[in-house]
Amino acid sequence: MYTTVKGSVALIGSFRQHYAQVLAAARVFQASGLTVTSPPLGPILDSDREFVRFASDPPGASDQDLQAATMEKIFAADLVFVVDPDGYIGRTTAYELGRVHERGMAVYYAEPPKDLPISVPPGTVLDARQLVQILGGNTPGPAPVRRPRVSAQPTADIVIFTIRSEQLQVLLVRRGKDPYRGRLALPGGFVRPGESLEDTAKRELREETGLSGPGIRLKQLHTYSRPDRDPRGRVVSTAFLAIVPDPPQVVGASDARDADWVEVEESLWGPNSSLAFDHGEILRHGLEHARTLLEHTTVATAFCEDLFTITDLRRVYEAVWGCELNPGNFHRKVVEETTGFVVRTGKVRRASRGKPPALFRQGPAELLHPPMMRSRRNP
Amino acid sequence: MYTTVKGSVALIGSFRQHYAQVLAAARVFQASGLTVTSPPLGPILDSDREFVRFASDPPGASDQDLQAATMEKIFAADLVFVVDPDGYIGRTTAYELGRVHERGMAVYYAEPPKDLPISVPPGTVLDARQLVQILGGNTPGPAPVRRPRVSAQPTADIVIFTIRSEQLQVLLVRRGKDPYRGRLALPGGFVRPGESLEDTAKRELREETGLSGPGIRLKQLHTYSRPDRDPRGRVVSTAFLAIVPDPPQVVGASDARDADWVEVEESLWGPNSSLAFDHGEILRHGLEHARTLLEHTTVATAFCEDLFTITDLRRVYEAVWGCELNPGNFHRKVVEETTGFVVRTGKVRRASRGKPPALFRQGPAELLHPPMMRSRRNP
DNA sequence: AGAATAGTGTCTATGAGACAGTATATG
DNA sequence: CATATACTGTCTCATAGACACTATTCT
Repeated sequence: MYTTVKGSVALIGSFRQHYAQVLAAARVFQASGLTVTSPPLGPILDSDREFVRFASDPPGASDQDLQAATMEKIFAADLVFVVDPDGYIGRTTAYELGRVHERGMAVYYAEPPKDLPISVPPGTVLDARQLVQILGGNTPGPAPVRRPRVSAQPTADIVIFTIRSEQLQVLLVRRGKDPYRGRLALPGGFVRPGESLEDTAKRELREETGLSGPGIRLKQLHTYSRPDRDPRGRVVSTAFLAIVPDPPQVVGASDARDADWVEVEESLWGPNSSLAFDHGEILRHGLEHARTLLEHTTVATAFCEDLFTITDLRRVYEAVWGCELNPGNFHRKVVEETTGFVVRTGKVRRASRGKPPALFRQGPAELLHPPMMRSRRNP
Repeated sequence: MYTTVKGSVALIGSFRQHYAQVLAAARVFQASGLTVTSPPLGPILDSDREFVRFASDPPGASDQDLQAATMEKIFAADLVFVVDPDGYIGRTTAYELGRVHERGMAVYYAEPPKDLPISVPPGTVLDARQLVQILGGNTPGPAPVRRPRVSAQPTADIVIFTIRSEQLQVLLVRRGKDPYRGRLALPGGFVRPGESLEDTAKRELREETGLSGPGIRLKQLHTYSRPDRDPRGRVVSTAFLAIVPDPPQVVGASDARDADWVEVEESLWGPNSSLAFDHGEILRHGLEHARTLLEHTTVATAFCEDLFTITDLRRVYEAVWGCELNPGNFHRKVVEETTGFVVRTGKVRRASRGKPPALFRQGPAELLHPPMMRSRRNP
């Protein structure tokens, strides 16, 4: 009986010479419950060509296109198994191995590779059945078990909220590439060498909105890691929340893609509302988080310009919480000296009719004690 | 006259067959002011071996060690020039190309590569002199193709709190391996194929404490991604918080390593308190998070057995918050019917002296409205 | 009986919310 | 002037906290 194992595996090797061994190993993996992301395991055409084609490959595609597609399928797997009878590794396989190593994926070999000076860690040369045993976690015997690890591409996605025309809006980009081409998504991107997730989020925010500097507060929310959340492979996304004042220029076009502010409720529940990947879920979490942040911290001032009136601030709360607040009570609570929420500047704004409102600036406090309570009667 | 250019370049190709061409190209680069990071350009020994050695290579090193050192030198360059007369690319060069591509470095080719199905962007096939021209800015050249990404090993680390002898304690393990061998660390481990971070955290919790099932609430806290936080490489850790009832057996020995409950304040501030990696920081965040969780949610019941008294529950709050609470007021607030925090079972506990306390069970509520306020006077 | 713990009653200070009233601008 | 907006005063109700008091057990 086979062990049942979760996960996915890609097989690489010279399909032209060793396809029988590839198929045999693939069958062992599939019988154990593993998904084989590459090769397709169908019949081979033109087995006399250097670079083999499968019946399932699109007929017009170039070798380069097919190889790029194969690379994506390899990267989508949790680990790579190299089928190299007698240690033979061809040129294309060597190239694939280079990319896979550089990505830090787990690699196992059927035989010790010959004529390629790479380091093969102990315990990574084994046959398909032994690999399944290790993956299942029940290897009897003394063999030093190296637990398979997953490597992933970390990304930072940002929920950027602003308030425009008294509505809470979120910045979304329209994807120019597959997967999810044409769908709306949160701005974000891959972590680059030397960056922390926070650095990446800051960079993306600057690229998308032009905003940067110490005034911008970025808050880490949650990390999304479902193995199948991105069809390109293991992509682990950490979501950040940014809250920015009214009309930062939309710089979207810089990245050759559309970016635009969208009303939040509409983007979540309206028609055409389904976002790419799990970004709908991330946005919902971000909204809920922003609401509680406004209760417990002074971030609401980050939605406002440098100088703002108490009514400006109240409109922020009303937009985010989606309810009306009593102007008088709000005023009294916020202006309270002891909290450090806002500080009076002495200036007034002379614009509209009515008594000219006093202008305030952000106070020193970060946390609100006691919090602004959102009554459970106006959800 | 040569153009003068700043920067560095690595040359790759079959040194055994085409070393003359490599040297010629290198001389062009050096004459233009470029640094050549690889190869060393000295005399070759053993030119009959498949994998060539330079006179400057340490004599005892293995092929694998030399190749790893070469990789580092290639990565240190600003761009890579492939010396491939007649388009010939050997196995080792194909491997290097894979790693270099995956890193997103700029690559140029002396000839269009043959027998390797990779895409060669237009304008990247040129000789050394033309490349120098492009780098000097005299001729517009193609931009570097891809942005380098990072790949990382995701891990889940768990802050497991319990209350023993009226103290808040945390489960720590003593590391058996370098780095930080012998230091205390949070339990945790690498994500395995098919797992989400939550799956990994659940598995680690089960392995360390034997606890599992729907009663255990695991809460994701924060993701730590500083590039240098783990000397082994890019390890991105997501921290989880678990809160468990009194004396779960410590199963630490199962994993051939020590595991033990440690009083929290001592582990943070006492002697021998410095934890491995950034786990001290993670533990501090976890403690702060647990404190606010107790304010806003009903998790405190998770510290207790199935049936508990109001005094048991109060001791949980006192241990986590590190302060004393008024027994009478606490009782009244918690037992309030409307909150759904606890439900009366009708039973009483007959154990100690004094009036036998009523036994309660966890109520249906997850969130507390209004929250249990921790006064800012007893921090 | 006395000690110890559980649970309740009651008073006070504080703050949220409702709403009326005052201040000061524009048209 | 009317009107709109900003701000303040005041009343009510809910609740946190302090603390005394009652209830029920064990020794």
